[in-house]
Amino acid sequence: MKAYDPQMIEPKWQARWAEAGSNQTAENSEKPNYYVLEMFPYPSGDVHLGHVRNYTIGDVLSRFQRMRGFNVLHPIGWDSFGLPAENAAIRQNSSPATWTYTNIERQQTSLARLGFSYDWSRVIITSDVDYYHWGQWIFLKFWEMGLVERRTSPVNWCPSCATVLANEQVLGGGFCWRCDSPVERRELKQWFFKITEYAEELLNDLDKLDGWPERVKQMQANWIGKSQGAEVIFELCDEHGALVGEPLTVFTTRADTLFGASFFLLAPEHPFVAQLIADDNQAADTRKALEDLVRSAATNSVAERSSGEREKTGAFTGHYAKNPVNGELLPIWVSDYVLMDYGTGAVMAVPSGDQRDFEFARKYGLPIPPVILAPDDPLLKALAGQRERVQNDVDWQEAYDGSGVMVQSGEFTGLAGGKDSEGAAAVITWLEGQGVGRAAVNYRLRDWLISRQRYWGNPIPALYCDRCGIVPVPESDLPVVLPLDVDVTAGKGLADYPQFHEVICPRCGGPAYRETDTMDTFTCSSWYFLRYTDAHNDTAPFASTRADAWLPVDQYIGGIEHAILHLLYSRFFTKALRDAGLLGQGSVELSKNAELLRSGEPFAHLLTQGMVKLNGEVMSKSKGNVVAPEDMIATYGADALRVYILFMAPPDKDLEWSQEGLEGIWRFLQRLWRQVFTLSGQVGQVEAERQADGGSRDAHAADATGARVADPVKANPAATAEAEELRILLNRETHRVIGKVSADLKRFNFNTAIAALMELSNSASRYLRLPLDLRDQALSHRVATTLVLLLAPMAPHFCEELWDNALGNAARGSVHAQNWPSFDAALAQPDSVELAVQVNGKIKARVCVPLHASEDEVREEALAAAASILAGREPKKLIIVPNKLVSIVVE
RNA sequence: GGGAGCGUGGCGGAAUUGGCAUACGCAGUGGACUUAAAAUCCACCGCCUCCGGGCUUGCGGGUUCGAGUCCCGCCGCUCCUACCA
Repeated sequence: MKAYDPQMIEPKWQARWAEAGSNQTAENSEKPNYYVLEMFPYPSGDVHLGHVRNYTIGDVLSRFQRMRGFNVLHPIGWDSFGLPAENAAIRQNSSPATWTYTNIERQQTSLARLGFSYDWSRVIITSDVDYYHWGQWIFLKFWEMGLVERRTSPVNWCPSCATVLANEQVLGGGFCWRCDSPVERRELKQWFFKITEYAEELLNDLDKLDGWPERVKQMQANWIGKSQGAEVIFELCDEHGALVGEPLTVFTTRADTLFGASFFLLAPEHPFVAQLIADDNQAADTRKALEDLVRSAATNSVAERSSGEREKTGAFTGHYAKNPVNGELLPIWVSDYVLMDYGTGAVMAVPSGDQRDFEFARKYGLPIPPVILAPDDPLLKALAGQRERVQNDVDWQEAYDGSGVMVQSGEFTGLAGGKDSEGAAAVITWLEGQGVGRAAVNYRLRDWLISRQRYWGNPIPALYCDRCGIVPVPESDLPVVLPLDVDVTAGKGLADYPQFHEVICPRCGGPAYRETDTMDTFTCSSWYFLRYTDAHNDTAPFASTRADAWLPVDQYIGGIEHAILHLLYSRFFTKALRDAGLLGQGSVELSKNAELLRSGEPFAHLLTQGMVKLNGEVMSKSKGNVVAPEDMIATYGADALRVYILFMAPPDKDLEWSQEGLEGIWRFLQRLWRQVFTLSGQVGQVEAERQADGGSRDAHAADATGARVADPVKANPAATAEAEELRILLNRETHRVIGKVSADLKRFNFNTAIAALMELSNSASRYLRLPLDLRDQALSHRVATTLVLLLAPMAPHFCEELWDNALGNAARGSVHAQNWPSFDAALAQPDSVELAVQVNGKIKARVCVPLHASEDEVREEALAAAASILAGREPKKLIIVPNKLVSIVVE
């Protein structure tokens, strides 16, 4: 037996696995398919512990499912377009491509060194033309389907990244997801994917995702932000009530408060505001006030503008909106607390029912008529049943937005008011009858802005022709190849390369300008899981039959930071590709989750793994608190690192890094190593031979476990009986642990699975204290085999070496190709169990009874055991929980 | 403001449906082995105790024969989201 040396065995097995191609996935296996996927990495430097955790979880699952008889697809790739490559290239005076591909090579080496069982023949690199070609193809397909639009709209602009961003990429109330800079609003013409057309389906289908964490589904639902309410039309009037232009529409969730509107608000970006400023007859002071508001809204960062603490400012336009329910003329103001991209950019202000309107009204001296009163509001006594408005103000400290009774609300007075109330429904019905409004649904979700003013991305396959307008690049002209000689260090982009953008219009043959914007990197990651099923297809993004055979992904694993971004976009892509007829059409009945596939859902189960932290803080280069996986592997080996990271916390929780903990696992593996050799008979054999030689001076030396070998006394009957007892216990424990580890791995309870293996190892240690001639060699070997098989998914090299070397199974092939041990509950059951005996809820005694003892038997035993406590009192009640406890109630 | 989650020893964490709280590991203490150290092995390791026992899962109530687990109300922490009309 050699000492456990991971530096020797890990590279050895990695080389053999690679040589044998043992992780390549068969395409037409008789085994059922199982697709395990971890979110692919961005090649932004070295592999860190977060990656190790993510990919270890996926690898354990892959190996476990292979042993359980599945044909597993477990691929890897790189999400390699994006801004960090450009920034790094500028810093290092290199090119984005060089930086990217150098990092990919480094990361690939690191991942291989961790022993991950990827099908390396299916690697996808999104910046490879073989891949992004089909991203362009999908773009054209979406265009054909009417899902692509180029339009002018207020958008998020990151001044530091010098590009626009999608709404989902603006975090924390107005900061860039990449560089954390405050984001600005700009009015620009940009490319969009019309994800809002799928808003309702994206929301409803969340209910089908039973395998997703509730938290993630909730976050997506909140992001989609469905609101039921009404659209209400207000006539635009001058101060005398004469109509002066197009009517204005508002969206409200509180139609029941319509009688409480006392003014009307427009967002600074509302088209009517621009019209007012442009009006030649506009009073100079009004124009200036409006211009100031528009300018400040445009220049303030999104974060500044959306701060709730900021004092609300506004300007009166000189115009009025006529309230359709009572004909009242409401002064129209402009204020930047109204957002152009939610609802219609116009709002009816009900200061008694909305805190923002309340504050605005107080500041500008506008009336605050109460219309919804809480049942305990003192005003209710005075106003109950009051239909006409008599009270035009309140002495409240804040608005009341709860439910209550409608007052001063004409014919609706007395109805219940509130969100989704009877009163709101009645008002909506009335508005519909009058043709001045209708029930409406509004979503918070915006269309996905996908164009980026950056070089290192997938070129948008479109061009501009003076004669033909915007023209899609014909499919036959794909791919639009990204030139690699663009010098980003000189601050250049595609617009500086005429050979890229000066093209001939495919429609008219005239000169045209090719689009120089590239696509958001999230478009690349929104379908890569489909490409893995058919990674080398050069006539289509993927063959439908292949995708249908594998999708949806059975288990997806990644960080919670993608709860909205990547996971929402991927769901949208998958649904759109289904509608394009590319997915879930033909052989769906063959796939495992046919219903999900038909719904266009890409991921059946989702595990969001927690972060790896040090002293409660996220590890980062800037904080200088990074623990490098390479260093840990160099000292303890990949297997110890893998087992440690699985052991220290459940996978979805944050993990606090502990060097001592890792050393504990290192010790466990070394102990287990020696133990397996001893159990397998190899070490014991040596020891026995030595003793047979007449007993050397080493007869008392420690055997491989370090335990002293007992004197080779003649077995006496008592010792034999004890050994038999231990044999039965160890056999039972072995079967119990098979059941426990199997169940735990299915539920991703890796930490308790490892704990159970430690328990079995501890039991085996105790057994090994028996003299060699009293041990059952067959049982010992079986225990060793069980330990090695059960640990194999988590410590693959360690177990492969033991399987091959200690257990002598080289002829049976790799440990990873073996069948998972089957669990027989009967073999794990003890003969007798100890029951706790409770008297009035407190444990007072314990009794030992045979397993499955009859109720009468148990009752009798329990009463006897508790006799001194009961002291003659008659049990009022007696509850037996089989094989657990007996609860006796007296008095 | 809205939403979600969490709170168990010195620490990381266990405890399928309510059923013997603290598994497993780390740290610690004592012992064996050693000239010594390391490594290894063995044992102990929630709190209080008048040594009978009593108490203990953030705090206070409730349901139940029985609550870490379910319900109500607090306190504390974390994450997400946010002038969303």
